[in-house]
Amino acid sequence: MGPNKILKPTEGELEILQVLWEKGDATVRDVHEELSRTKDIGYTTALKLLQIMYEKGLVTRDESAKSHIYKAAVSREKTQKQLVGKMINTLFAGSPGQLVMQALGNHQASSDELEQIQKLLDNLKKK
Amino acid sequence: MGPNKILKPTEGELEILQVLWEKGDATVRDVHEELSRTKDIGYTTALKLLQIMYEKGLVTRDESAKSHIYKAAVSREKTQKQLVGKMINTLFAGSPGQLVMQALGNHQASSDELEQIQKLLDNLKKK
DNA sequence: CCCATACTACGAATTTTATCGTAATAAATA
DNA sequence: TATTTATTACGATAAAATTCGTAGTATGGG
Repeated sequence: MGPNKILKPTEGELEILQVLWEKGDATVRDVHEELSRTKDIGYTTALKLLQIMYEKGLVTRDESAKSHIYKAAVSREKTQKQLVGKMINTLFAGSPGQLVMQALGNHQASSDELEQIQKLLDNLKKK
Repeated sequence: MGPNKILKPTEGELEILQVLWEKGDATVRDVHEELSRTKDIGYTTALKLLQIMYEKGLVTRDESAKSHIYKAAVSREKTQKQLVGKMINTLFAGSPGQLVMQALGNHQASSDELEQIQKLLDNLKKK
């Protein structure tokens, strides 16, 4: 029971979630300024998106001050898990390894990250 | 010069591309039958989607027979590269390693694949 | 207290995606 | 040859996502 529908953020909603995940919380102004750095977008457009996300339950907000303060209501990790799973299915025919190699092969990871991946890999190989 | 706009397949288009990549080529009927295995979809819906994809340049088709034969006009690899890159940016704050660990940690890869990944990793670490 | 400013709310228009019905046409078959 | 069947084309509708204008409201400075 309860409002646990599967929420699939749209493209635009993801951009906003990204901002909220980075900053922790943000006003419409904060979000709008951040989005403006990479694209042309009106203030009320950002506002409207946040309002819709609020209705959907993708964000929470504190209305006690005049400027509402928004927070992400879905975790980055959970969203990543959801979308990565979908991508593996629709784009890599169900093979996670193919995705991993695509990502590793085409995008440079730091040596720190490579070490972390190595450790995880060692663990997986043990089983 | 030339029609090299960035083509971003939609959800539904990706499902169809997946079928075309698997089969090499296919008629509308083939595609429709395949999609019907996992979802409710009308024949003319599949047809229309393929027609739209044709207009966009996502597929080519051979019209010499009554039943047109469609092929993907974009490669699986290129599409993967494009969408994985986007995902790294919008969902993993630009860090490919995070994506890799997400995928490895949450989805079981075969030991063959783990070996391949290991080799790739060794290579990357050398540099 | 009044005005300028900064917000939110709301509704409307647009664009994109998805879905399907109907008509026209060609092919197969009875 | 006449009829059924398979197929494409086209347009209409619906649903989802995006965008922004306008109006109303509160707040803070003068």
